[in-house]
Amino acid sequence: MITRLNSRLHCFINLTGNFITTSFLLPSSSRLGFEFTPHSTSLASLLHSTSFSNNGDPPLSRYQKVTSLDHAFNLFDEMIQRKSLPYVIKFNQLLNAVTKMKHFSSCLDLFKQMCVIGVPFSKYSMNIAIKCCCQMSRTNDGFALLGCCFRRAVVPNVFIFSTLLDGLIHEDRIIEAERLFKKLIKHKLCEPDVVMYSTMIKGLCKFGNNDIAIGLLRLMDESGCKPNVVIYSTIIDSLCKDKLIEDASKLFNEMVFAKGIQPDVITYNSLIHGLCNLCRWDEVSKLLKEMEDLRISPDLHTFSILVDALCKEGRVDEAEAVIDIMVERRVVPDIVTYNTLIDGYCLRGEMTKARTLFDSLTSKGFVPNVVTYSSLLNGYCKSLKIEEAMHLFHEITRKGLKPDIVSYGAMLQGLFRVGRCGAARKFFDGMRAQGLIPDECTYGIISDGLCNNHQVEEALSLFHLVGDSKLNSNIVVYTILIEGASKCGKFDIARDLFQDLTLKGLQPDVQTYTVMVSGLCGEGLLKEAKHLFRKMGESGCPPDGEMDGRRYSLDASTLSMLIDEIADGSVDRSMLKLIGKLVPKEMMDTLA
DNA sequence: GTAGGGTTAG
Repeated sequence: MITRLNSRLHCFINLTGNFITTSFLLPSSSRLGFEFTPHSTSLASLLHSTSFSNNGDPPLSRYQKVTSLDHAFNLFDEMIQRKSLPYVIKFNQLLNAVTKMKHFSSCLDLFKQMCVIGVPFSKYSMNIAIKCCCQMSRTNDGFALLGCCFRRAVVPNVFIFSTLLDGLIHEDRIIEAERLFKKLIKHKLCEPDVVMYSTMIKGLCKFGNNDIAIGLLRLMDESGCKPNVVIYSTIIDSLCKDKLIEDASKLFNEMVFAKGIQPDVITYNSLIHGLCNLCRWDEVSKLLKEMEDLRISPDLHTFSILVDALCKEGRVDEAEAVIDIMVERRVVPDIVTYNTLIDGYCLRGEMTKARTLFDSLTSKGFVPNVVTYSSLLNGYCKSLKIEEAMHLFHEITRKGLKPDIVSYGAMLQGLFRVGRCGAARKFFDGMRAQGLIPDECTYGIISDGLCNNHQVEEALSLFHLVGDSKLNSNIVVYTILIEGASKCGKFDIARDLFQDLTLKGLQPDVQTYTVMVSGLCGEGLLKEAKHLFRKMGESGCPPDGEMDGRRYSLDASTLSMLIDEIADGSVDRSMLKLIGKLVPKEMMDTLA
C-alpha cells in the first residue's frame, strides 16, 4: 500500500509542476492591454454620445470589477445622478457584475430602476435580467420579460432563448424545454448555435436520456453546427455519472481522434470522477499522467474529486497528502475540500481529528457551512455521541445558518440508533415545522430507524399512510422495509412488498435482491432463494456489470448457500464474478 | 465595448 501511495503521490507532484505560474500572470497583463484600448469612433458610438455621453468616464473595468453589493449600489446611484446618463453598456456591465456575484434579486432591482429612469435597455440587459429570473427558479417571470421584449420591439435572439431554455431545464421542466427548442427551430425564431445545443443536451442528460443527447449531437453535426469540447464533456460527464465508463471513453476517443477536439480539465475531471466512483484507481492514475503529457494542469475540482474518493475508500492519510500537495502547488483548497476531509475522518470515526480540523477552519479563513456541520453531525451520530451532536445542532442556528434536511437526517439516524424514537419523532416534527419537506432519504432513515427499533408495524403503516409517490415508489425504502419485515419474522409481508414493487414497475436493485435472497435463506427456502439469485443475474442486475463495490454485501447464510451452488457447478462465470463483488471485504479477509 | 452552455462535498 505504501509503495502504491508513493507512486501515486509522485504522479501528482510531477503533473502539478510547471503549469501553475502562467495562470497567475495572465490576468493583470491582459487587463492593462484592455484598459488602454481607445474608444471606438464608429457611427453608432457617435450617435450614442450625443444623447448619452460618457462624461469622461473612468475605464470600463470600473463597472465590471465591482467587489461587493454595496459597491454596486453606490456606483449605480452615482451613475443615475449624473446630468447625462452613461452608456447603457456601462449599466449592463454593472448588472452583469452583480449577477456574477449571484445577487440575482438585487440585479433585478437595479434593472427595474433602470427601466423607471428610462435607460433604453438592450438585448444585453434583457438577457441579464432574464437570467436572474431563471437562476432564482422564476423562469415564468423570465418569459414575462420576453413579452416585454416583444412590446418594446427588442427582437429576442439566440442568447435570450438559450437563457430561457436553461431556466426551464434548471427547474426540471424538460418537456417544456424540448417543446420550446423544437418550436424555435420549426418557426425559425432563431438558428440554434452550439450553446443552445449544449443547453438542450444538458437537459436531456439530466433526465437520463443519454441516447437522445447523443442523437442530438449527431443531428447538430449534420446540420452544420460543429460540436465542441463543452458538448462532448456534457455527455461524457452524464455517461460517467451513470457508471457507463466504457461509453464515455468511446465518446472521448471520438472527440479527440475523429473530431480533433482537445479535451480540457473539465473533461478529465468528469472521467476521473467516474473512475474514482468505481474505484478504478489505475485508470485514474493513467488519466492524470495523460493530463500531464497534454500540459493540462489539475485544478481545485480535480483535487477535490481525488480527496473525496480517497476519503470514501477510508484512505484519509492519502487524502491529507493530496491536500498538502495542493497547497504546495498553490492550488488553494476551499471549503469543499475541507468538508470532504472532515467527512472522511467522520466516516472512520476519527472524531477528534474531525473536530480539530473543524475548529481550525476559521483561523484558515473559512466559514463552516451547513455541509460542514452536517458531516460532523453525522460523525457524532455514527459514533453514538448524541449529546455532542445535539450541541452542534443547536450551534448551527446560533451561527446564523439553517439546518437542512440532511442535518435533520443525521440527527434522526443518530437518535434511532440509540433507541430514542420519541426524540426522533420530535426532530421530525420540528423539521416539518421549519417548512422542510422530507425526501426519500428522510423516509429511508425513518423506515430503517423504526425497523431496527422493532417497530416494523409503524414503518409499514407510515409507508401506507403517507401515500406519497416519493415514499411509495422508491426502491431503497422498499428494500429497507423488506429487510425489516423479514428480519422480524414477517417474511410474508416482505414477499408481498417485493411483489408490490415489481407490479409498480420498479426495478429491484442488487441490494433488494440480496435482502430477498437472504430472507428466503433465513426461512430455509433454499430452492426459491437459488431461483431468485439466478433471476438477479438474468435480469442484468447490476447493469453492464459495473458496480461501485462499496455498498452491497451478502450475509453468511446466503453465502454458504451459494458456496453449495458453486460446488455443484451450477454457477456460471458471470455469476461467480457477481458473487465475488457481493462478498464483504471483512469476510474475504476472514476467509483468507 | 456588454449577454447564454460543461466538472467538486454532507
